Amino acid sequence: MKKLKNGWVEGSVQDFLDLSNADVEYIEIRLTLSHLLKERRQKRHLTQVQVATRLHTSQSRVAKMEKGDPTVSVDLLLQSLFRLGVKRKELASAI
Amino acid sequence: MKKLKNGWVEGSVQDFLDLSNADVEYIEIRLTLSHLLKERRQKRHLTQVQVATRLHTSQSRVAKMEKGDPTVSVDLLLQSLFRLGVKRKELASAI
DNA sequence: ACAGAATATGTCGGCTCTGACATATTACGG
DNA sequence: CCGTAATATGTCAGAGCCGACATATTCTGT
Repeated sequence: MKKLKNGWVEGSVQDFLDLSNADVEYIEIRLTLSHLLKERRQKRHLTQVQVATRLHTSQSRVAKMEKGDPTVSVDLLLQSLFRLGVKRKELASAI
Repeated sequence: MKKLKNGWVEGSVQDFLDLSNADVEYIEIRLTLSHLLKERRQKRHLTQVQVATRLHTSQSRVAKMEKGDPTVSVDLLLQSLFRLGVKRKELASAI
């Protein structure tokens, strides 16, 4: 929040852009995790039902996770990925 | 979920361990993000109140974010980090 | 030692996410 | 084609997260 000489506060515009960008980045990361989950499942030749059982959840929620449905949190995605054996390194390189 | 010859299903123990590990990894990543947030704020010489204003939230929630309080979601942490200008690369290297 | 600033902790009503279930749509072997 | 497995979509009650506020604790300069 640096100040400028002309009285404007740098960042009023910049922050606006940052906010938009922030939202975009957040959504992108959600989708990245979603795709990683789907990819992981398919590589292992598992059905959504099988994964759902492993994760103690339902097939419909797995479908929503893989689709990046807005009712799915990053928390759920991360926990699911870890439970499917994804490691932090893989996560980092996917991000 | 590979099968073994002796009838045991490999993974009953392995999965148990994986679940524990998954939980640990999930918690660790939460803490990593928490610390990143705090670090970011301090490097910029901002108070929690100032950050709270920027994020359109309250000081108490910022405090909880930085402490890794269990009522704080990874979603909120990520959105906050992005709004404070953290980029995906930085995130990736922090993870 | 004190005052004020900064940070931490507790609580709560409202809103969001969750697993579960029902049902619809799509994919695929025969 | 047709049956069936796989995936997708809609809905809901309960659980968990949210911002906000009050209050407590810790930190800092004097």
